Amino acid sequence: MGEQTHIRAPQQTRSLDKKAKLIEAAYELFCERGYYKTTTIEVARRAGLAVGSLYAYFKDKDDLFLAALDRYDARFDGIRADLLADLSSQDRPIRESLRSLIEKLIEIHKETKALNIEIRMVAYSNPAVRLRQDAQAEVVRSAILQSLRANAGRLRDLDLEAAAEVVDELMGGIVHRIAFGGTAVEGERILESALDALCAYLLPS
Amino acid sequence: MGEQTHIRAPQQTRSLDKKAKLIEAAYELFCERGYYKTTTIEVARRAGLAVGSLYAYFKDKDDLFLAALDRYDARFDGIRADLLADLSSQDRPIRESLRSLIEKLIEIHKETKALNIEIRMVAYSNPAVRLRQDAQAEVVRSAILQSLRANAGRLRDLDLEAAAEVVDELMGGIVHRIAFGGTAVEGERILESALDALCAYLLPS
Amino acid sequence: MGEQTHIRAPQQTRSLDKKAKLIEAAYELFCERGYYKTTTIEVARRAGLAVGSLYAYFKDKDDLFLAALDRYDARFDGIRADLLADLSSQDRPIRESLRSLIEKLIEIHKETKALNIEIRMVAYSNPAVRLRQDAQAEVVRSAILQSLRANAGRLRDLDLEAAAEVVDELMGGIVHRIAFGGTAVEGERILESALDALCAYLLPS
Amino acid sequence: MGEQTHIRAPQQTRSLDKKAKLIEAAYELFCERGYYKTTTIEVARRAGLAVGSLYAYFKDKDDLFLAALDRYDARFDGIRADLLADLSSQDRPIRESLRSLIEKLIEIHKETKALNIEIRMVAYSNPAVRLRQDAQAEVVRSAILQSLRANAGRLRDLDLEAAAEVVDELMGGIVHRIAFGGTAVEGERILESALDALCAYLLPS
DNA sequence: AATGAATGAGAGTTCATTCAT
DNA sequence: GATGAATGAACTCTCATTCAT
Repeated sequence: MGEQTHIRAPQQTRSLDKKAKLIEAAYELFCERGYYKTTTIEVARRAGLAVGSLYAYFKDKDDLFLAALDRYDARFDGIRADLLADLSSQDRPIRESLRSLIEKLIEIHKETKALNIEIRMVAYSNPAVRLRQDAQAEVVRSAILQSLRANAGRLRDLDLEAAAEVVDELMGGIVHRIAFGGTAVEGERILESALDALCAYLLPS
Repeated sequence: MGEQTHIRAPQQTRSLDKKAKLIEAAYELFCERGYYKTTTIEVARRAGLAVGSLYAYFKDKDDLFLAALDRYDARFDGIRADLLADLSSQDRPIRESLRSLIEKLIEIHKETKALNIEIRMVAYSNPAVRLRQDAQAEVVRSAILQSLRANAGRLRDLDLEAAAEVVDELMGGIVHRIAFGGTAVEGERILESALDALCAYLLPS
Repeated sequence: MGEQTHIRAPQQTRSLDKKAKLIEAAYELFCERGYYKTTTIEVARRAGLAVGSLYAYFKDKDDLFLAALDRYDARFDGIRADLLADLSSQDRPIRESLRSLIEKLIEIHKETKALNIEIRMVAYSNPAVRLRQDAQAEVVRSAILQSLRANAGRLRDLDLEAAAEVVDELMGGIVHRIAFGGTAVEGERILESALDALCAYLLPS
Repeated sequence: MGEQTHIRAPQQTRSLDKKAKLIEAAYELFCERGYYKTTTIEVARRAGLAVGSLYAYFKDKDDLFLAALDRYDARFDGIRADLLADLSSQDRPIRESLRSLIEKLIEIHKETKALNIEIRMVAYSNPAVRLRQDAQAEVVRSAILQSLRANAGRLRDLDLEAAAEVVDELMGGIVHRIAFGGTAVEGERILESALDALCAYLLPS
């Protein structure tokens, strides 16, 4: 009955600030400790607010998590645009374009630590998160596919749709691996090898 | 660590049975629901024991999780041996060896569902789990490296250590992707493309 | 009690309006949902004011509840006057007077739903509410007693004070029962029987 | 999912004791303070247990409340049987039977204090409680109706079903009034008058 | 050795009340 | 005067872990 506990719709600068601060705090904590080890009180405290306020902006903890995910994804939007522009401009070798793309992704990834894991984790038991995540993955996939199509002339003859999956996986995985850095081999060598693999696969021999 | 809590080192058949049952139950539940959504009581119940007994065999929930991980990894040991044998025997094309390896991995992966996610998740906040996980990853990596070295003659000239990382990542990622199946493209096409990529990368053109 | 919190004593028309609006809103919500399921924010919102303003007019939620009770009781004042006038005018049979009284009470009762229950509920844990409620009950009782005395000539020889209690209870109970309507028997039949009982009791055989 | 949090089904004496203690504690506290002012922790503490144990026996607070209601109603079952036996035995004047019935009811009522109010209160917002309460009311109503029918020969010519409602209401109300005792007039006088009213209504003049 | 009832810290969430603007 | 964002104590409920039997 009393469900319509008003979720503050921030229209004033002040509120926006607070909501942003909460998202930022949540984002950080989810990254540092993961979903289950982050408490709503901690998030509020880090944002400089009381728990009650958190619930003025977010329906519940999941809602807050979703907001943190949005913030996370937003970071990639610009990058994707760059990717397309970069690859499409024929005047730069594909390998160079890929290299700078991956380097940017690694940079972001390093900041997001646990969140990358948490996303998959929480997605597992929360349908809303899962939906959102699938949608986001689709966005990435199709951006890659679009790039491949735009460059079809310069590439081998490939099953482009399947290739987009392979490229996505290889790039994403390598980024994760280098950013998290648990490897015996230095990142630079891995990056170089990954680029070799991508080029060997994509470009005509 | 050296506390007085008696963790039973099962030497009799009976005890061994029970411990194994607990691990099996834990493994199943962690796979089905994930770490945080599995309760110790459920594990004990599924194993046909009382909670108290669980704590006779495992120090705490994390310890049980570690055991479930071991059981998980054990499944791969045989596979790795096969891989080596298979790749080393020069009479079969590398592409075919890789294909059947990946297919086996997908099969296992499908059964373990949540566990794959949980592992990374829990590893994040539990140092023991993380250590174990790193060690396990190292085992896989070096098995792959060993395979590459064994086949060096048939391969391009590569930075083998870095290549092992790339191959590990690409194979692991593709397995996950196909097993979890959230993709628009059918698994078979992805698998084919991944093999293309691997061969283009590894084999001389 | 004698604290420094300013409770506005509304002397200007504006303030009176607002206070009245708040009482009205509170009254409605308490009737709809009950005391504990009504929040002060909802009351303020329905009154078209901010929560803060509510606390300018009422010390706390209980104080607001008390005001809603007053408003509730006020509805009966006119009725009581009518009752007296009606019963005192010897030219109408007592049974008819009682019937129309009860019918009016039922009408009011139907509108107040939850409040009737809440009153007793809150009275239980709040001394101020309890006091007020006792006082109000006393008013009703003495109005009935007055009526009985005014009609003593037409009635049996009774312990009038005790009879007032019995009449009060029977009337109040029947009103509640018919208004809330959870009975198997239609209201009209119950009303008729209740009048039978009242007349058999009060009037000389 | 993890919903089947086992509600202990007490089959052993021990468990029965604990569950009974919890119900007793809940019953007392709900009577003393009402539903909303009673916390689950208090109930557990009074029963000599920890909160967690309460939730081993009861699904939630409402479930506990329902159990307290059952315990409350159980007290009346014996009484109803007596009533019927007593009224049916033609060798005792109806007035005397009614008097002793009401006296017994008052006795019980005095012990249950707030619960009587809470029942209606909680019933208001909880469908399960409401259903239960309606059913219970129906039991009482039909017991009274049965008594009336059994005594039809000794009574006036009445609409028996409606009369059952009136008798139920008058008796119940008077019991409440005398038990709670907020009246100016002594209980004995009210009881006497109520009996007068009942007899005048039911018995042939 | 095994049991499972009992524990209680700790999590998410609500809402009466305050107070800076 | 009025506002409504902010507060935080308090509540319900969960679950890893213990320990008497």
